[in-house]
Amino acid sequence: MIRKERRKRKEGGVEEEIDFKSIEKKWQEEWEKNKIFEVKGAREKKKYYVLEMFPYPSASGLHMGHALNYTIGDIYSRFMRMQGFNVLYPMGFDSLGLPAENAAIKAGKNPRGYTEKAIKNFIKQMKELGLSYDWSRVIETHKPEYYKWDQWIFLKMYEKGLAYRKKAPVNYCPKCKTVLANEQVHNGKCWRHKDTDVEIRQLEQWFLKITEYADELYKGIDKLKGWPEIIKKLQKNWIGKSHGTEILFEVIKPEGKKESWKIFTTRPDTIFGVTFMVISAQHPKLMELVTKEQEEKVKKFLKKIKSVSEKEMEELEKEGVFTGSYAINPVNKEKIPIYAGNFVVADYGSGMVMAVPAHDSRDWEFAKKYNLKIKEVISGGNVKERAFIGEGVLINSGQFSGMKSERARIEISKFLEKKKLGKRTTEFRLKDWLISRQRYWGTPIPVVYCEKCGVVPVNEKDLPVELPEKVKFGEGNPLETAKNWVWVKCSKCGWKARRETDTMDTFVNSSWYYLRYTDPKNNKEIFDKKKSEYWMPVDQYIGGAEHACMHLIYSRFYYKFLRDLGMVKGDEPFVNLFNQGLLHGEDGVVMSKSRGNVVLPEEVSEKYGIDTARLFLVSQASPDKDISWDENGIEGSLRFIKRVFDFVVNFESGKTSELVESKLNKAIKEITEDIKNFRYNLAVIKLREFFDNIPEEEISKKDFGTFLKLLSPFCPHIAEELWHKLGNKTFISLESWPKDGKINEKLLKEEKQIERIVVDIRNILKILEGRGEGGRVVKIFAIPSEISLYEKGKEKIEKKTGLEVKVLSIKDAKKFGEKVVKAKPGKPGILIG
RNA sequence: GCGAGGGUAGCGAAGUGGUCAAACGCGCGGGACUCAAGAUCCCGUCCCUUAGUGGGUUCCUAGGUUCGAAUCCUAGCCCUCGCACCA
Repeated sequence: MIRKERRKRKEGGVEEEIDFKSIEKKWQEEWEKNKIFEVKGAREKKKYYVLEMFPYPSASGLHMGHALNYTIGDIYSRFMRMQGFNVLYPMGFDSLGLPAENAAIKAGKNPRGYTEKAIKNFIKQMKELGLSYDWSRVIETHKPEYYKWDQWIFLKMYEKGLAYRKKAPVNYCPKCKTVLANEQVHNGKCWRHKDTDVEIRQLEQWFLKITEYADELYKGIDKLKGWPEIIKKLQKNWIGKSHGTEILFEVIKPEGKKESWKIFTTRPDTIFGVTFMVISAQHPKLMELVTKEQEEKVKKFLKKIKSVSEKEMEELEKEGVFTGSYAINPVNKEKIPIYAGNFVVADYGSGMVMAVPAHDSRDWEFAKKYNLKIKEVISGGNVKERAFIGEGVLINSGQFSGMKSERARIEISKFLEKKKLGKRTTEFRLKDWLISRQRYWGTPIPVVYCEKCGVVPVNEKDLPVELPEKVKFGEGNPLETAKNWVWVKCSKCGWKARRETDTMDTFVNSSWYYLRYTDPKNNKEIFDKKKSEYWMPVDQYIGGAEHACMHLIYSRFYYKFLRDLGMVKGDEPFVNLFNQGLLHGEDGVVMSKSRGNVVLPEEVSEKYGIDTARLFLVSQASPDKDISWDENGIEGSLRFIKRVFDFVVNFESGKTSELVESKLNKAIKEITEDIKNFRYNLAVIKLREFFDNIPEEEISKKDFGTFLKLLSPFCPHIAEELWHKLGNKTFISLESWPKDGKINEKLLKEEKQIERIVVDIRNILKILEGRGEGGRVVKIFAIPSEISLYEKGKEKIEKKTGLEVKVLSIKDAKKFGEKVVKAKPGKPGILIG
């Protein structure tokens, strides 16, 4: 019945074009008008919190790459919503930061106006993508109502001694004119200016003591069951925990003064093999160790290593120079020379290492170069050829000689502990978080410097410390140019005080924003505890892998801090993490404005409809893989959508057969699992597979509606439109997700068998055609038990092959005397004539 | 160097012990429709052979385990990403 209808239309030859634009607009307006995506903390419903990493709102707007990111989360949210969860799916903007400031300076404008315009544009574009955000919960980090709470957290950290100031060698980017965090330095270059070397400067800076949580952050990684293994590995590497022993070495300084240095080593078993010490060339106390005789040489050396460019740094040879000072090995009282070296990291351990050239390849290299003693203390290698870093038996090690190295590590540590010459410790690669930025467009650090009282934190009731509007951009820190803002009265003594003019790193803003979504408009407190307890933790976090180390560690740190403050429950903010792949342009390179290969959603939407684009983006590959934009590919998605649309336009409700019902139930079952596990690509295939079967069968309105529900997370506008075309009055977006029912496997198997015979018949026909022969009738000789099966499928076979079908028993085949008619179970004999 | 991931038909991409010559999409070829093109629909798409069959060679390379491997193990090659002298 349906087939006939379709054929008739084809004869008419008029294809109705789908007006994507007005369909999209219509439903976006309906959704908004009816506030269907706004959520309340309904306790009777189970909550589910889906979150995408919020974007920095750039003026250039969204491109297809962003569309992919958000579509992945939107599909998930829509799916979970239909599954009956109370879904929190918010969006906001990480709107403070260098790019806005730089762009605004370029345009000669204040970053605020610039940023707010960009946000407006972002929201418009996001709405056009059909994303089902709760727009009543938008947060913008540049608003004082938001960053007030950044400042509040800072004050709490200050109270607890977790925010502190210290002079430290810092990374300074001459282009950004600001200090960078370690994480923002990539291979010695600025993360934003890949061609700019980062300089080292000594400044007073604010730090957050993330290292206080280093061990917990490290240990907690294993409990993150819903996180990708790769991210967990990256974090572990980043935090870099290593066990070892801190050994006290006596250092004899030039004037003969003695000083105790804690030297960290993971190999205390090699202590008897120490033949020299190396202090980092960047160490602030280096010059204290340099004797007059060596001063010139050391200075020359420092100058030299400063001038090497980053490229050379990579294959840099170990270099150093003698400082003139000595240290005393605590176990055998040997006097050992201290060198300054370029391969020692200043802020790891104490910035000085004990060198055991026989058993460490770096030390070995250095010793060879400067002709230093190599003393073998663990047997098993050939230390004249290379360092032996493996395990073995100790030699030349006093009372420890003859002991196995693994055991010696413990015994020597114990020995040192007993003599109070050392202790076993754990070192972390993770360093405290430097948050000071000499920039305007960030959260002001809420402290003042009083001439009498020194550092005075701003009172909580005086928050927020708002960014002044009137500043001059140019060299250095713009906030210093706002004189009226800078000079205030000290809240303690009333004397003249100067505000801190540094602002906070933007990663501060993104370290807790997920909590603010739970209560975005609260102006009394950072968030209502009850509300955050209902929604937290984030059940599904979605974002790029590039944030593995910075944002995702900082957020975990903040969450733990707030927990210790009694603000939140639980130890981790994000239960499940999904890393989506990147979209590449047609040139195969990651889509980006600077590359110039962007595809704009507006343009795609105009041409194909946004649902088509959404469908295409997730059907290319598993969403965690990178994919490429492909005009041909999206045509394929368009074809599918057109077919579905077409089908509904000409829809005539029929009776769903048991076979179709089985297929539908199977589709429901599989698609549900696929979406749940982010296998969107496979879900789409199953949608297509099911739909491709319908035109040959009848289906009821209700059951076709079920198909539309399955389609709706991917193509929400089209699904909504067709749902209504079928006569439904509700929003499909709020319908409940279909439950799978009975699947008659036998029927499905039988159908496969029919399909197989159709292929067989076609093959024969083709061969016959090649010979110039043909036939109108096909005789199927089945084994007795299968006769009824083919009898049932007769009509279908006739339709598909265009031949008249006669089903006979194989026992009758002999009458035809043909050797071609052999029959096996599942493979009846065939005779075409 | 270390760590992680990966190499599947012309391309993209599923599949991770038998049901695999291997889903699906794109591309390509053929057919229907059309005056024609496009769109649409149907069929095909590793090679040879054939009345639906049978055979051969495949899932980076080379070995191995197994009754049986794209799937497991070993070695090697290549690609991508992360860390990069952390003592």
